[in-house]
Amino acid sequence: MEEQIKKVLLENSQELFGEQIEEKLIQFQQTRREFEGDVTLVTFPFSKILKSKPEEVAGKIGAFLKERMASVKSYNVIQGFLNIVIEDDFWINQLNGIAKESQFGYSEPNSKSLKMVEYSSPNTNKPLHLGHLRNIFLGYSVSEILKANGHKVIKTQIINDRGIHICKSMLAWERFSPVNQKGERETPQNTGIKGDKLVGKYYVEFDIHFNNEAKEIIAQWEAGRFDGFPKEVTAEYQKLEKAKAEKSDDEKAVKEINAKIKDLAKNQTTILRDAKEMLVKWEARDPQVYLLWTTMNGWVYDGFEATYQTMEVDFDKLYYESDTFILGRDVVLEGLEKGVFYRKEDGSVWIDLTADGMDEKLLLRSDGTSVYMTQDIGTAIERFRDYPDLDGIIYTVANEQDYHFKVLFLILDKLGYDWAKKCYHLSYGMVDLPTGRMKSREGTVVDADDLMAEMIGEADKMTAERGHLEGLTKEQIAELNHTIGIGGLKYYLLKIDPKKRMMFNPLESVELNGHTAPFVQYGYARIQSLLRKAKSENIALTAVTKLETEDINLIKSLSRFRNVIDEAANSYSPSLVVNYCFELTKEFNSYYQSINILKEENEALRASRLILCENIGKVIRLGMQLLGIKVPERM
RNA sequence: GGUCCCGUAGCUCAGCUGGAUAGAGCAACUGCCUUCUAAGCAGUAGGUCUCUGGUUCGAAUCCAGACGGGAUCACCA
Repeated sequence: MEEQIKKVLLENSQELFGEQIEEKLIQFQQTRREFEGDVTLVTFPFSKILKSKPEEVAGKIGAFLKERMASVKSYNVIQGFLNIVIEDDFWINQLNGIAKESQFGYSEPNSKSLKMVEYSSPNTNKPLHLGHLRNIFLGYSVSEILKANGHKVIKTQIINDRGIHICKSMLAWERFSPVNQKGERETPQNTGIKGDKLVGKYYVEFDIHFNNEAKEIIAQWEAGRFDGFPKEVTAEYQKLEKAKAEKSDDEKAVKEINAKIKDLAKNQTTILRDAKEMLVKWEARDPQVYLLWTTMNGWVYDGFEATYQTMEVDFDKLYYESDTFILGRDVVLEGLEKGVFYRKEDGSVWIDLTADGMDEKLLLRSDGTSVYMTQDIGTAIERFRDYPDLDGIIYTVANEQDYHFKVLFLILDKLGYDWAKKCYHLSYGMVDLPTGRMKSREGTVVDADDLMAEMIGEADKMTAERGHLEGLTKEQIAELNHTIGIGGLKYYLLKIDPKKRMMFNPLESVELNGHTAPFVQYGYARIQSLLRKAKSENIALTAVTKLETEDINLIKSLSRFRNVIDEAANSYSPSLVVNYCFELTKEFNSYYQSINILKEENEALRASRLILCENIGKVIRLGMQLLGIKVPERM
């Protein structure tokens, strides 16, 4: 509608304004509820060029539109705002159009370019936690939104399956895992512990032994025993001790020095040396180490897979760091020849980004090995090779890595890859607990599996208390609780603008009233209940013929859906979809409370309203689908 | 210290391509189930949009500065 009005104004600009006006002067906004009208034109910009009062201009435009456009029913002017009222028939036609499209609001599938969305990308030494949940739900939802917007999408993740961290778990398992009567060490099979949790347990176990050993070393040093330690280390320690004594009144400085001493001691532990040795063996493909590595990673993948299934998310393509960590090296060496990078005397390779307002960044260590940045360069290039028609990668990664991605994209650009500017860092804020930031050392990490189980449990309680469960089997009830619990969690994490840091309040997150998934799901279930009854009463839902103001207001809301998807896709922001679903449902609930639908005596109106409800339900379902949230037929 | 992000009701958040009287949810208080699912609806109360300047007919929104919070600046990932 707005487009039509804009067109008419532009085409008749000479006649109306005496000159050709710029398109951007035509500004629409939603008509505020307290005024009559469907579309509002802001007329201040015109009054400026016409040098007359906004009210006069508004009146002139209003009269003109009413005369020229059949679908303009009337208009009113309030303080320079032209509120335009559209004919009911226009809206009735809109609804009939919406009803015909089973995927209303979505664009033609695969009508736009191919995008890759990366999300999750966990380490294989720790189970997934709350931070991953925000990441995963976001990445999945953005993928669905891009698809609905017409893009072809590849969901991917890079699995951080190699490095010192996984060696730590491996070593701890080999060394500290108890042996049962059959002579086996702990496995997911013989303990019943989920694979990722078991490996995580040994990562923690490593850390305990690691810290203890470091403490013992410090105790030895403090007692003045330095036999068996390299001279440099002894010297460094003594230097630090001396510095500490000098700054004994500066608490902060002492703390810093103590941390340095601890790092120094940690580097002298045999357990770390052994883990590093294991990494060297892994890189040399030592068969025994490799077997242990594949076994333990296998456990982790089984564990992650179970978690992803509970989350109802998936991936189209996996990248493993063990395959990609060597990539990028050659590219960096090429870049070195081209002069993009430079080499320091010790052999390390760097890029100088100071001209771009950034620092110098290391790309290859002096021993020739890669760092994270090098790998990311390689992986990005690999992906564009794997998918030649790829039109950009969206990296779902927390905002602590804003700088990293800024540098990555800049380097790719400097290397001459023109697709670099199509890469986007979907940066999201940290999830805080009421007690502050999650810290693994303080045991405040919220485990993903535990949290999901808790949400489902809470849904279970509420469903038993107030659900409409007549005729549902146990399995169906379990499915319903899953839908409500997981839906609630997704909704809670997605409703906030991704860019912003958010507070996760465990008590509030299991809440099922207000701005929550169950609120929306309940609205949907109510609609389905109406439709079931209509069906059992054999009411034919053929076409929309007659509607009243209250109904038409809802059609206006429905017709916004396509724009919401566009905006959400352009800004990679599922929260826009969440808020839309909430507002639509709220509007429906209010309508439902005050209007007769099934009980409406006028048959044409009753059928029209049922079709309206059916389509509200459809849009709620399609909207929630973009968030990865299911809707129940009854609850 | 440099760079980046954030600051809106008691709490959690919308609104930010400048436009009408700044909105929701939670918490508090009042009503509404013999009537289509009360996980709901209607209402009351709650604001110096951190502060100070600037641009503008018009600023929560744009610009500058201050204050407060966070992130980041590793031969870690």
